[in-house]
Amino acid sequence: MKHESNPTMKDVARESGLSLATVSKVINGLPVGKASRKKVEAAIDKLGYHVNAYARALKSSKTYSVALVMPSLKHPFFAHLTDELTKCLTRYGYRALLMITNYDPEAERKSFAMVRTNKMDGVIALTYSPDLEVGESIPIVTIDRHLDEDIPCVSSDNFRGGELAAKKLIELGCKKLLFMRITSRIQGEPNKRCAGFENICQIQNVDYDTLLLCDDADNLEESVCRFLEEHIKDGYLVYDGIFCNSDVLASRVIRFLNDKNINVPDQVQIIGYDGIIDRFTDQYVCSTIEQPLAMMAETAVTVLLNPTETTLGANICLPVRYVPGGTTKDS
Amino acid sequence: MKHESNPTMKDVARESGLSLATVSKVINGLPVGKASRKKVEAAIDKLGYHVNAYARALKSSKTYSVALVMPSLKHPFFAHLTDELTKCLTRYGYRALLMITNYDPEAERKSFAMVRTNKMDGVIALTYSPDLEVGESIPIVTIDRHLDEDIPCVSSDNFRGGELAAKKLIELGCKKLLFMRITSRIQGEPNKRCAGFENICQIQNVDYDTLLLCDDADNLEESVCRFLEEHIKDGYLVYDGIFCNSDVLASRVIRFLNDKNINVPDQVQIIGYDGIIDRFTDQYVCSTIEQPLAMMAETAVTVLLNPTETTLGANICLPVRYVPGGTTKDS
DNA sequence: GACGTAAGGTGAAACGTTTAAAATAATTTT
DNA sequence: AAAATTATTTTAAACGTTTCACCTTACGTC
Repeated sequence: MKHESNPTMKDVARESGLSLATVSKVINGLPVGKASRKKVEAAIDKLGYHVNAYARALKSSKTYSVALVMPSLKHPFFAHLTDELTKCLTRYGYRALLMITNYDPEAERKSFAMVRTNKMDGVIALTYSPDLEVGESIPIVTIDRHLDEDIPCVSSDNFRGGELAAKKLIELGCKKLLFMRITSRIQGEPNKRCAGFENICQIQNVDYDTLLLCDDADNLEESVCRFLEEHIKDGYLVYDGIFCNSDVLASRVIRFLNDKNINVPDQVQIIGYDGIIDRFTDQYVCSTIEQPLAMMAETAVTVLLNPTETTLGANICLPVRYVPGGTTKDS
Repeated sequence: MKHESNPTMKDVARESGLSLATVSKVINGLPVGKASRKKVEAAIDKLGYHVNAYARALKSSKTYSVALVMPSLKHPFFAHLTDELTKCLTRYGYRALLMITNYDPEAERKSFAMVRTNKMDGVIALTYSPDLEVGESIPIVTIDRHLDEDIPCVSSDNFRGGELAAKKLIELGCKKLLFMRITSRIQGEPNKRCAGFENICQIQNVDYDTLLLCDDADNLEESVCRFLEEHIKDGYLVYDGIFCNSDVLASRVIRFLNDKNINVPDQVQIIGYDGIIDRFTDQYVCSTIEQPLAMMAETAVTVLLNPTETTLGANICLPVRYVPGGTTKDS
């Protein structure tokens, strides 16, 4: 009677006096005689048997695991998204393998390689490399970035988000708008926010500028400040409404304006993007365009697990909404 | 020439004209004749072969994967910790399987079951259930909670953290201190913060109270406010120094005091615990006792992967430090 | 030149499942 | 009661590795 190593199906078969195949059927819920089922179940209980996922995966080439490729969990948007994705996968009986790339193309490449090695059932990726080679037959869903013609991409409705922000700022009385974003090497979905914003400004004939910041993290702070500094005339910022590409960026801008004693929202109104709730205060960090995080996770997972003609290569835009958060006059 | 399915070692063997065993040796870096090695490598390249992790795991019962059992990623402490743990595991050649439990004992139990099913090489867990049954032979490391005599636990030096906070508040002139924490059903390491705090107060003979809040999330906000409300006399809080069990709690307290026009830090000084940097402002959220997150992750991983006599059941406390963050008079 | 000895290679049996096809048992039908 | 049908169970061959025990070589030795 071996006791140290885990019991296998063979042990269960011996214990219950039935064959391996019958045991397998019981475990997989396939039709089996009532008496046999009872016996097998009793044996499983007695032995404390647990199916070996690796053996099963090897035989059936179904691993029930999905890779989550994320740049970082230090940014709340990624953390919240990963939280939702993981819970969603668990709900569907899948395991989540987490890979943190730190925005590093080499790490992203390695992650994709590992996905192949592990014969995973799929990948949900938020990547930054401009030239990612995707493995052959493994289903992929990307977030916020349309990688390839055959790969579905889930994102919030960035264009509409840009429109909403511009509309709201104009509605609240702004006369000269600014759109600030961080340039990125890749052509991702979030870039459409700018187009939406510009679209409304042009239609409504409102004066606006757009600022593209270099995405070198070290200089970001400095770039933001220098630009704003240069656009202060007589203690007033020349813009009275700013739409920032993310809540993080908005926060930096707000901090800068506070330091300069420029009042938000009285002198300048600010709208961010993401809709992250700050865990420290349980409030929105600023007025913002909120992305439907849970819905995006649910969609990414279901599209990954049930690919159809329709979803193949589709660009799935989920609805956004504007929420006031103290940095606009409507809050 | 099959093309659709992935090539196997057998294909490589055929291509290189060598045996399966030799191919295996090349792949695993075992001694093999120079010429053969070259041939095999060429074949691998040509075929684009990748080892099948599941077959390997089945045979060698080494899975190179570790489960990360976390309550949530919406709290920055957990998110940052998970970020560090995942990167650390990757560095050591391990994969991280993420499980989010939502503080639910049933989910925690299921996670542990899955760990057994997947024959994983180990678990790093931050759990809340009072009575977790741990699987037999699988290595576990817990964080912030000593589960069992045989299981090492990694935490920050909570006792010392409590002492540091009390010392600092007293040094900064506080006369009547308060320690606020959320009760938890389990006896975790963080509970020692209170003991450390009380220890210093008693030694230095300073007046203090401790408040235990019910950990029912819905009422938390209310409980905090009610308690503070009751302790305001003539527009002044009866305490002039508060040590909060976490930065999150500290933030709520600060918000409440702001609303009541009680100045922080002039009238009340506040110290939190964790040392999370807010991504929105890139600053500490309050004066706080900082936990060495990266070090905790590194330690948890190395202890998990290289268990020794010494680490078995050890309680590993890593050093904390006090950092000013605007809510004490030294900032 | 026969021999011992490494060093390099190979064959084949696992690892713990799934699953088709075959065998057996139980039930109906005539 | 035998034949036909159906329900249930079993046999055995995979899945893609690793690894142990064994077989070849080739080479230096006496």
